[in-house]
Amino acid sequence: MKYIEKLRNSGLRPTKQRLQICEVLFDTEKTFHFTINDLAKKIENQLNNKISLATIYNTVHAFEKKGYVKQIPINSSQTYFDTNISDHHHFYDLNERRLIDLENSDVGPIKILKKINGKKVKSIEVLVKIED
Amino acid sequence: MKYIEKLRNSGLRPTKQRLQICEVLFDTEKTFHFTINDLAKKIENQLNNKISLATIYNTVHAFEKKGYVKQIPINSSQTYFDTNISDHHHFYDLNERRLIDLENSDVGPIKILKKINGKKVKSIEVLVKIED
DNA sequence: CACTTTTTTAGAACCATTATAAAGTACATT
DNA sequence: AATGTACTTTATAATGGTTCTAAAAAAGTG
Repeated sequence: MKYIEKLRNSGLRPTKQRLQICEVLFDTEKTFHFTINDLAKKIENQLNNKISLATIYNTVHAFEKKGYVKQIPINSSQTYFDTNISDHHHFYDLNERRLIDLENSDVGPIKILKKINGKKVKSIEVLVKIED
Repeated sequence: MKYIEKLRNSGLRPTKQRLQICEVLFDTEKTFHFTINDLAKKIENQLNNKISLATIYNTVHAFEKKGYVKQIPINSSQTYFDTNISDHHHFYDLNERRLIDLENSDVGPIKILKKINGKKVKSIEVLVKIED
């Protein structure tokens, strides 16, 4: 299994549940956006298997801490995650309530001219809201 | 009262509660960021008066719809609003969990090169996460 | 004033997320 | 393989921000 090492290297024991979540998240051609609920459903359908919600929350948060998924900053009742961990941005379609990737190369270079004393920039995220 | 007209013009009856919320939100030198709870506390302290939480929610959402306050897109358990409705951005200090305004002039021009068919851009918001 | 519509309100309901604590699993050591 | 320990999973309860409800109050209209 290709994910066993990945998990071990990050100090996470390769449990059955974590490996299955890896499969669902990373064994895909394309990256995607998801909420915890989306993921839970996907696991049930795709693996014909149920993993406790608490475990899914724990695992996704562990993966986020390790940088395997990213949280998308957006106001919504649910938290959105992204399996695309490259430096990129998002469109948010207000009508269809849908996120669309916006690659870094599709956004001109962003220069932050203001500096905050003693702080360093960790990330720059752009959200472009669109509508009909 | 200077807010009576403002409210009437937007089809909102100028009730005592709405006028008081206007005072707290807009009778200040500087703009500020707030959560509903922040605002509720501020009303109690500043006006020595209690307005029902439901009313505060209703009013802030009504004001948002009218464009008098803006929601700040950020992942947090509470929704953040901004009385600064100018086109601008934010730093988010991860250590102190605090928002700091980032004026448009402090960010280089942003060009979105990708277009989505039949959709127009409503807003472009940048969130710069900073840490120690 | 009489009447209609909007607004406020306290409290209940909702629901995403987090906490709990008991049972299960991984793994190093022997 | 057996043992011990730390980590993980799980069902369920708890939490807490937000929304709903329906009755009372206030605003606007003629």
